[in-house]
Amino acid sequence: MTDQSTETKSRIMEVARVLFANNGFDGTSVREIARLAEVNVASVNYHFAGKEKLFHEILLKGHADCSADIQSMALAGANLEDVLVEIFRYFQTKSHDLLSHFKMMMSTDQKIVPAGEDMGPPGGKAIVEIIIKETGKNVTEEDLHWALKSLFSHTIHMSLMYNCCFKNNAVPYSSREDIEKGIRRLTRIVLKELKV
Amino acid sequence: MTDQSTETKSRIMEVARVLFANNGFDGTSVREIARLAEVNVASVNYHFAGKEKLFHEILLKGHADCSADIQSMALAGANLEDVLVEIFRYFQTKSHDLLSHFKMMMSTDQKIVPAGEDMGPPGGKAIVEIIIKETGKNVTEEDLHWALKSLFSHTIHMSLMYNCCFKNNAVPYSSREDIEKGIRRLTRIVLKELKV
DNA sequence: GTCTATAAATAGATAGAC
DNA sequence: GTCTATCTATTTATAGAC
Repeated sequence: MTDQSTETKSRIMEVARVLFANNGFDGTSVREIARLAEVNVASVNYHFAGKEKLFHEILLKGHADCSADIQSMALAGANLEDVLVEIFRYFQTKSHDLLSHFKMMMSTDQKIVPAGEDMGPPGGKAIVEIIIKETGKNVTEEDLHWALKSLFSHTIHMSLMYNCCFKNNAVPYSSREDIEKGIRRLTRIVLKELKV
Repeated sequence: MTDQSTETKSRIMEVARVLFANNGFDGTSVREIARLAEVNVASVNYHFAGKEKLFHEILLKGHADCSADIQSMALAGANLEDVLVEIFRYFQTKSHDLLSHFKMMMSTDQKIVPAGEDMGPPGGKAIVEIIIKETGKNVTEEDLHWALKSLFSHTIHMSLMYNCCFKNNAVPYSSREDIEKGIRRLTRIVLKELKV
């Protein structure tokens, strides 16, 4: 593969990622991707085997990138509270990716999101490690799964809501500061529950 | 408006709701709606002012219906644990509506989801009433918002995940029973936190 | 109000020259 | 690998008869 080919391929992926995020799969045309990426229409079908394969490849890459980011946040963070707040802030800076990823996951179209592929909580293992570090080794696997799901679902859901319907609305106790306070408070009581 | 007209209009809405839920806005054609609703293609544009207005009307109706359903569950339920589990089960039976509604909310296309419209947690007020009933009158407004958001976000997020990517995958501790146990456990510690 | 017919635009994909 | 040109199919929307 030549340098020009690699460059063309990655430029298509970058542009398509943004367009899919904003307009969905059906709302994005290959022609628009080609126009904004400044490549020829035919090259999209040349480098990827059609529009769906392109979409799928972007989805997998997005999940892998997010997992890596969260893993390094988890390794560098001081404690679980801080890490979860940092993840919440991270999703603010990646709101388009986050929203597009969930829209893709929520697509019931199995041809686009193949069953069986790893689409679980990104960086989940690294977060579980922190929980173990903060609660001791005596927690059961069931406890760990419950804590991970409880904390991650809240963090993710608040990230999603904060970036769509609640973003421009004046909802009480839904400012960025209030959400972060809420994440911290929830983290504390979940960890406390695991210690008893 | 004649009886035939009312019938045609509601049949269009019912069919379109299912199609939008399954295939999204762009993935649904007016022709398909008309075909399945057994009405003429032109009548969709006659009864609604175009495809977008139809979509919008369905979105508002879905939120109102869901609010009413949750409100009656909240009024009839014995306690908060039971009500939240019941809401989780309710969303299993309405998975298409749930997914479509969130995909709509997560759409950044302002022409479809107008800013400023009430798209907050459906039945939120009724759930807050239960929390007050179970914790006493001394909880602050901030406490109530935190508890509502913590519990609702988990319930909703688990409902969403259980109906898409995790549905057919064998994820440990993610069966319907495990999720319900998790919701109950989280509810108990949140209520306990509000009582101290 | 409902129908047929059609306008006008756009889509994904590919063949074949270079 | 990239280009132009084009095929085939589908879309939303509307005009006009009934």
